[in-house]
Amino acid sequence: MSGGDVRTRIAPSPTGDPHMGTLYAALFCKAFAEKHSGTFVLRIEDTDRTRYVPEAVEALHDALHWAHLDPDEGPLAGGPYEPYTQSERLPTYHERAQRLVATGHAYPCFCTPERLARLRAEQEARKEPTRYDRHCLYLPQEEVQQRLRAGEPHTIRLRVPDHGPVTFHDVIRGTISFETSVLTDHILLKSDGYPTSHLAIPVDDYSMRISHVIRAEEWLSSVPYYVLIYRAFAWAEPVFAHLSVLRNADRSKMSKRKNNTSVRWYREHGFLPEAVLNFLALLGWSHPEGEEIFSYEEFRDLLTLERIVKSGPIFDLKKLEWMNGVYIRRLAIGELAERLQPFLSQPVEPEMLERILPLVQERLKTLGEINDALIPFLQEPDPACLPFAQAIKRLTLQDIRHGLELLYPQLTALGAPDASTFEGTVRSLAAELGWKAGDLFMSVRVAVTGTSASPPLYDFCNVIGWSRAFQRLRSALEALPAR
RNA sequence: GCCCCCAUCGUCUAGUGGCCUAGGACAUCACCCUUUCAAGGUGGAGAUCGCGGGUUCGAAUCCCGCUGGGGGUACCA
Repeated sequence: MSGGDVRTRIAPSPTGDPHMGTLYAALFCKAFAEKHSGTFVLRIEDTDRTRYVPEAVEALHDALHWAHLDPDEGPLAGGPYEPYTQSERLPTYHERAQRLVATGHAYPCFCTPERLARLRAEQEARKEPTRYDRHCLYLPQEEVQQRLRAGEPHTIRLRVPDHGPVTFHDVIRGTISFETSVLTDHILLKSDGYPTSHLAIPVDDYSMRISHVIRAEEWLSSVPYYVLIYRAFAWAEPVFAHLSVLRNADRSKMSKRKNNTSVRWYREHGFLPEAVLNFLALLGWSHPEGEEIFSYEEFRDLLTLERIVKSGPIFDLKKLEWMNGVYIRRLAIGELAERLQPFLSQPVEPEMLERILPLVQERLKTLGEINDALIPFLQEPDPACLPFAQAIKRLTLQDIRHGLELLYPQLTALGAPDASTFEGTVRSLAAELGWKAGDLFMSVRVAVTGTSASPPLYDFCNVIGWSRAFQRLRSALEALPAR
């Protein structure tokens, strides 16, 4: 295949928050186009007036930009096949629809939605396939012309051939065939003048010279209709590649009710776009060397349609979290600090932040977790509610106070101790008291950090400053009951 | 109901006729490291390769049937 001619696209509908499935398709489309020095196109399918949400277009651009999946051509980027928004392409669809009518591949239909609903209900009741009964195909020509002239509301329907299979090839799934007898005369042009996707998709894909239609499997059963239209116009068909759909834990199609489907959710919780992309890539494709952590560039270079998986993967948030942690740990401190900025619920001195981050970096699964991680560093713990009892089961609160009372003067005498002196002091006092060293360390930890799970104690004190640490120790032990 | 797609550990997958008494990762468990948590290291458990028939000297891998799951079935995309 000649490389420069590859053109892929995503064609989302602006109906709400950008969906992870859209990002998933965008990733494969963009990577595939880029690999072949081709072009990745964004086209907005806003032909359903009832579901249209104006802000959704901007949200979509934001989501793609966040993920570094900006389209090469699209409503914002422009391009040689403008416009890229379907509502602005109406004349094209009308012209194409008229042409299909003129060549006998389509026909006007005057049936009301009510009649169609009734028809469908009857067919369902009889457990028959729900298909249009072609009532308007058999109308006398004179009547059709007259009703058209009278301006009667109507749609344009595809005239599916009476016999024979519609066969096409999908790179991922092989040869797929539908009998025309199970197809229906789908509406191509709605009575409001807008096209349905059955018309708009093949017309636009052809007009925009899309070479590879890479998108989710949920579209597979519409392909025969596109193929029929391609053939009616004698257009060369694009290569089809249907990705499996992302699933919920119960294996149903990934949905809002059962999952976080919105790209925004992941962004706002502090998932790194590179981790999200890596994860999505791994869901639909496998690395030839079995690698799991790889960059977008590596994915793009290694991507072949043949290695795309056929079965529908369950979206496993746990694995994404793990992967996100891997990416966070790989960040240089300076960059981590920068990436954390939008997530900070309170301002932190840059210098302080850079001292804290080495201690919390490996404990973060998402950037959003930073605020909880910061609390021990920035906020004085409340001496009245320190978890001594839960953290140290072997000792009474009175014992703990006693131990800390003895430790306090020894520690303060040291000023700002070095690591081994600090450790030695705590250990020898623990030995004197007949305690396990860990219990004394834990007592100090709870007193100074306010929690039983913290970064390494010595480093922690160093970061917050020893005098502050000693103050916390003092307040904590004074709040403990004396013997 | 009808049509299409899919089917390997709980989850994501490797595997394209013999290298598979099925490999890796997440999750899980144990141990190691260790003053806690995390990270890291080691090890364990976990899949009669959905079931049944073929083809073949030999099948997770090829064929057929079944079952299961998913998607579609709109004047939605």
